[in-house]
Amino acid sequence: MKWQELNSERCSIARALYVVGDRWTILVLRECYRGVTRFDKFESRLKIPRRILSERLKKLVEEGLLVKEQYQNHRLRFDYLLTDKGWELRPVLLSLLAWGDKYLAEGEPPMSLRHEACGHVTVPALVCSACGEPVDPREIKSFPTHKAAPKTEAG
Amino acid sequence: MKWQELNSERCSIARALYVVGDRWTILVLRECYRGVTRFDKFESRLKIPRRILSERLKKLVEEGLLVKEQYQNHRLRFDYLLTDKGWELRPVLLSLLAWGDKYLAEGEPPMSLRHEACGHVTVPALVCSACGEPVDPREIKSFPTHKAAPKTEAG
DNA sequence: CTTGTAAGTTTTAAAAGTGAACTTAAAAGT
DNA sequence: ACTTTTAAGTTCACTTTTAAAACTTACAAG
Repeated sequence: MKWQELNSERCSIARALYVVGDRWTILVLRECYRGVTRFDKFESRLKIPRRILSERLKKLVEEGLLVKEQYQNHRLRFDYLLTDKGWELRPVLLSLLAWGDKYLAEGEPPMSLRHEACGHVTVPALVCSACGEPVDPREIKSFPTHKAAPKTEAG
Repeated sequence: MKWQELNSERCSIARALYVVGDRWTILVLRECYRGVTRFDKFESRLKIPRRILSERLKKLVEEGLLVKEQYQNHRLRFDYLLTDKGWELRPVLLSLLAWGDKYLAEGEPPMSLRHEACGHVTVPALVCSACGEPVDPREIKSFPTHKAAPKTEAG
């Protein structure tokens, strides 16, 4: 399977991977969430080859996660700004962070999160939209949308 | 930056990407969550090159997300089974699924999720561990763990 | 003793990534 | 007026990774 083909799969995970399924793209988004908006800042913080950075930013703009805005109209300088679509991918990174903090960090994780709305340090976690209870990953079953009787199929 | 180096970064996102930061690994995990446990099943469902599958399974075992168990002791046949560490990565895939369903699906998503604990169809979402409210991705700020005064730094 | 199946490994070609040097365009220094 | 600097890329030569197909090993059944 070629990577182009991912984009035409039915599964939303496969389609999402077509857009953000490589490491550099995720790291670029991480920097976006940290407030980075400019080419040279991405470059110096990530030590990413310029060609790769250029490609990834272009793709993120094409896919609508970022918009490119000239911020001084007499100079060729640009801001890459998150759209709603870009912001809404953040739960993926937050989940990845929580997992990494739990299983991969040596000692205490270097960064903590605060929920600005309530002012407290937070570790966001998934809850069920129906019952509001925390989700145990073993207790989620996926099934074809239009068939009442689910097998052991997938999300 | 080489990919090996990701593993020695402080950031848990970078470290997590070292383990699961490529598309095939995510797709292999997707199949695990769907109940797939055997080499040939992964192969036929994903149309993944055998060498890549072999490598990815090996890495997932090394990193402790899967365990390899011989299930007939007189034949060389194996089950790849999720560990807790593997199961707990599922929120990442569930978040990716939710995002893909919202922004990339054509019409209705092909798969739905049910929360076995409550019996209802569900779209898991992040809530704040402190206040219990749904998390707006723009309202999470990250800051260095041991410094009281956070800048615009990052999760 | 040939065929089938599970779980790989090897091989070769194509694609993607890397690092350094080059480009463009305007602005600021001397 | 010229040189340097900064931002944002692009181009080029080289290395690594991936893809698709063929080959291997181990055992079992017919």
